[in-house]
Amino acid sequence: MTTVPLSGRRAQAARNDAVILDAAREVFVADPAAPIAAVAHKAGVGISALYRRYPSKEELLSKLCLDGLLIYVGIAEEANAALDAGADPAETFVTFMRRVIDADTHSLTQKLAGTFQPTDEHNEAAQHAGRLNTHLVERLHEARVVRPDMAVADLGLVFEMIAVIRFGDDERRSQLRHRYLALLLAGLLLPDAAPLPGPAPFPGEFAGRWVKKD
Amino acid sequence: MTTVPLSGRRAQAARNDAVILDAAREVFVADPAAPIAAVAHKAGVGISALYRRYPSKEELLSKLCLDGLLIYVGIAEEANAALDAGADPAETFVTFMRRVIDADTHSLTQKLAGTFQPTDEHNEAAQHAGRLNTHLVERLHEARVVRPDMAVADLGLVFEMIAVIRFGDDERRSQLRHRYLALLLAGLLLPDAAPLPGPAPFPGEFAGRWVKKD
DNA sequence: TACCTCTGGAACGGATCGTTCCGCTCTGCT
DNA sequence: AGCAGAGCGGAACGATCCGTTCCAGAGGTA
Repeated sequence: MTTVPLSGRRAQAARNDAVILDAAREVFVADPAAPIAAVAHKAGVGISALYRRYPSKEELLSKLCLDGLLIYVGIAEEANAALDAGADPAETFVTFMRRVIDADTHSLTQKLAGTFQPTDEHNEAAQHAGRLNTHLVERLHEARVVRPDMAVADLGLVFEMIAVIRFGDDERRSQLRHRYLALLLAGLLLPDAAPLPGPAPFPGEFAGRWVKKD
Repeated sequence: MTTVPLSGRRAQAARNDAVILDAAREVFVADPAAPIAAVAHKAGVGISALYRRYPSKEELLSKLCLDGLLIYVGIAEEANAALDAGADPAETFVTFMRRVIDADTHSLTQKLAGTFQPTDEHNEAAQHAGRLNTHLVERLHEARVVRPDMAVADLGLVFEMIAVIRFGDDERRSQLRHRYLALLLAGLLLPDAAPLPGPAPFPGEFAGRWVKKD
């Protein structure tokens, strides 16, 4: 357990840890069914370098998904903290949404869900995220900045709708996602709007996604 | 070439034509990469019944996609015709969007794009659809019912975002899709809205989707 | 009856992909 | 210097999946 900068072989190995995770994130976000060899190729390493770190593809996917979940939780916690500290609700909400879009956490969670057996860690993180979402939306309703019929589960659907935009290079994709986020927010930030049609999605309605399919 | 009702074997075969197409649509909309055996199973027929009608999987996908394109063209033509006949622009637009969502044509076109080699028929239909979209959006701008920066290509993105909703049974899915269509329309039908961020998508920006990947 | 269309589904062959394994390199220690 | 072993690249393996072909039989039709 040394904290001094490693050199030589060890340093390379330590760097590979990050390189591999980044490559895996990029590859699996683009195509959740991608072969593991594609990750190795993108990372510029051999397959052994992957299997040295993760005992199986499923473990790698599991870690990636958990990371995404935790990133989301972090962003949601900050938003809730800001609201509790008296920040402007509408502005905080918009910032929250933008940060989630930028972090692209939904490509790491909902798109990867079903490709691995969820662990307790996943379930706990997901439940925590749910509580944070509920708290956030309650605050927004109290502050009357969003349409009265906005439901907690609308958040997830909005993120998912935006995550479907997957064109061009990173910058263009980001531009387009923020464009449609703005469009959706224009529809959401209407405290006096007439109700949307149909029952809102209820929490857990989409939980089926987490069950591994095979 | 008889037009009288067929009976016996022939009738069964004729019925199978429709059964197979319906099953194929359902299966491939749910999963564009589904095996052809799944279509046969869903249709309640053997694999031979499929190959008797379509020389390959690709031909079947091609036909399905063309069907979707033509359905879309039909709906768009009706909307344009209604506008030309003096119908209320906003109402016509909303009806148009609802009908496209209900027909689920985007699951048949954008989701199937890339799984087959497009033919001239596809290209012509797609170009025709593009012209209809352009005409429609121009009318909406003339009538000042939509936000000034709404672009033609926004239509496709909206349909795609909504098509990502794929939960529960048919009825629930339809409810949710109309819910989010209403949300997006609330953001779209704002003639005086401030511009959305980022350059709007331009026509053809997503054309890469049609090239077959292998 | 003889033929022929249509069918179900087994079998085939190719492709894909997760995982294992082997031999090599290079480091850090003695 | 020399060695032990961590780390690695990538070929090879085995399993699975899937599009397509093929054949035997069922049932109309003439």
